[in-house]
Amino acid sequence: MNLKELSSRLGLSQTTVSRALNGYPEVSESTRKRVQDAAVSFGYRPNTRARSLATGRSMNIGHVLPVSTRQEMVNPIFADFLAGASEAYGREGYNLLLSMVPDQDEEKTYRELAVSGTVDGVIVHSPKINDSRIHLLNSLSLPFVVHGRSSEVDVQYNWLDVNNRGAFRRATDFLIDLGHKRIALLNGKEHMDFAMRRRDGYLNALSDRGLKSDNELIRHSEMTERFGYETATELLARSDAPSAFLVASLIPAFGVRRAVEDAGMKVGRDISILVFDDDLSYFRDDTGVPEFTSVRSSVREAGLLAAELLLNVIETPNQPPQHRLLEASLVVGASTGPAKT
Amino acid sequence: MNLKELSSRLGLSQTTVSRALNGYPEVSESTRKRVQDAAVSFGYRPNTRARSLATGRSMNIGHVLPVSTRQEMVNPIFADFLAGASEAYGREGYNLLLSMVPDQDEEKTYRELAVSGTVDGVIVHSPKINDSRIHLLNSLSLPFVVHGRSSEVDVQYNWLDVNNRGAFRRATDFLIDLGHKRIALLNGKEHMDFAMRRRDGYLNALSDRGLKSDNELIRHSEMTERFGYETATELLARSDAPSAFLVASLIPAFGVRRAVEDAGMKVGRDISILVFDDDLSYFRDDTGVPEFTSVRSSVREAGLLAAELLLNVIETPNQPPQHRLLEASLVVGASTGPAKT
DNA sequence: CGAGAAAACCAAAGCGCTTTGAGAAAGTTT
DNA sequence: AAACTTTCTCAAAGCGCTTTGGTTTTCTCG
Repeated sequence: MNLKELSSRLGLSQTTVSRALNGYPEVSESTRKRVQDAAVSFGYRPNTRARSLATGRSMNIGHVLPVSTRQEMVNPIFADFLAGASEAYGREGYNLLLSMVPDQDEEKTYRELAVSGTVDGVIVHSPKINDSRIHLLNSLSLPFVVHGRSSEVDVQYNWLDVNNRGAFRRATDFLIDLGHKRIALLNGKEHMDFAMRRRDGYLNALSDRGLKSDNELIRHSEMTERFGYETATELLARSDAPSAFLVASLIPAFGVRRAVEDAGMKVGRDISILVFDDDLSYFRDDTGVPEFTSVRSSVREAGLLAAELLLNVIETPNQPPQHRLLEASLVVGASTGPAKT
Repeated sequence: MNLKELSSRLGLSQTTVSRALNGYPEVSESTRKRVQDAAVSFGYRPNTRARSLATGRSMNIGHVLPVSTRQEMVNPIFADFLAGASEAYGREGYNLLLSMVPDQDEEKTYRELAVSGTVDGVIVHSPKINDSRIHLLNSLSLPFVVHGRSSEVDVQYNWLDVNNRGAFRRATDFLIDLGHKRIALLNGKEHMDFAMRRRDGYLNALSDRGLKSDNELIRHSEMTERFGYETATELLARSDAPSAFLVASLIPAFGVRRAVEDAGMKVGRDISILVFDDDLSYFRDDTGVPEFTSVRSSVREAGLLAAELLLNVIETPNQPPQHRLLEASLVVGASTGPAKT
């Protein structure tokens, strides 16, 4: 059933039927009703391809996720982020177009999506310091919102981020208040912008409180369970082992916990762990005292808000760049305690 | 830059340029070369919307993921599955269209995707026993491949599945061989087809070896960390506590481990844990002895194969239904040991 | 060299919508 | 009742491709 057929059955022109269904005012309420009822009863849905050719809008939003080539790794936080974004798109009639590509193909993918008109906008994930994608997308004039920020970029752009620096400063302060002096930081990959901000927050807190930082205690990696386990195992074996771990994600924190227990110690008593918690649904524990003390910010919520921001940018162009900074909350759980003296 | 402009610059008709770029034989190799070079230098890419209107194919594949409404939960295994599928689509020029919708909206979503021609096919995720989507998609005549199977459905359909029954039978056998007699099963939700098959494998192994099953030891839930923790905590407190846990996913296994350790016991010595491991990239540990003994099958690989199967179904219609059964491998790790007598 | 076959190219239709620019019908004012 | 608005409806153009059904050019061979 297409427009032509539907309108001939109704004895109306395609124009009128189209307008009736799309809510234009030039059609009487009585015929609108008639048209709508007929559309429902015949199960008519406008053909997406024809519609978007006519309107010039694809009604697709692109998400290009980097997949580490060697390891074929894909960060599970994306699942929750996409769930949030998808909710926003669904409400507004947009679809989510997902491309998971090896890092080195990213630029090509963005270029193709833009030039072929496959998407009306994109969300930029995992920005690096001075990320080249921002200039690229500007030059392609494809609307975009960055999830995170990119330092050292000399142009304005739309972004939504968590206050990573603030969160890690608070987290570090909290551990220092408990008497910890040697605090390990298990951070994301070094060239990631968020990792840099987190490290800054951590370093600032240390220096403000008169503590020396130790580069040996700062580690950067993909946020895997194994990274947490191996790093903590190594650090705990040292004579100058840290008494607390500040971990950038729940997943490596599981590894740290495993290492602590393997070493015959108890989390929260012998060793403190404080994590940045993206509030992933499958790891959530909202009953009683949480296992881990954390600075927490829902990545699903971030996805929802970033998507809404992008749709807003698309639908009302020529606005000044939009920003949104989310604050993380510090939630005390069972994994932290006073440093042993 | 569109076709019209490109062809006028070349002094050729749109027909010839289109054919040159799409590899049709009716054009001389010399002009083909000339056209291709011009396309590259002008950065020409055919407009996706116009192309798919003309061809009648959207070149999109839909993935409709259910999101539990109340908890807004999204299973992280989807991230790896989608990474695999996306790889296949990228190779063949398809795009992945992702919809994450509350369970009750699923049917509506499929119907819309089909009728509006937004996708050329779909992958059906998380099939239930006697899943209504199979009949629905057949009646919409939208090509699809089910990841998993749906028992009690009386028609043929394309599917790709892991041998869940076999895997859980082997896993249970393995634990019985170690002397375990009370084995808890932490399984997926009861109406899920895969959960039923896994339970069957487990029950068959028990009865074949002359062991009684105990319904108290069989639990069904969403595969969260918390489910593992709470269930194991409760079961371990009993006088007739199990000595082994068979857990349907790595994530609740983390919870079980936590419960075991909270109870002052040691995994692999006091309590055995055997998991079904989807080989998620962020939890992978391929160095040395794995933490958990597991039956393992890569969900990323499943995504890749399911996508390839679907593209094959789309491109050569009227084939008999295609099936593919993957075997899981039993990998011995550190979490299992002989039952204490 | 000329006729027929093969190779290379083209004009125009069509995919199914939205939207422009107009016309007919109904309602309102003088 | 005529003139003017307002409301409702429509025919046709256009979105940018692919593809059908030619036509023109080049090649082959008696």
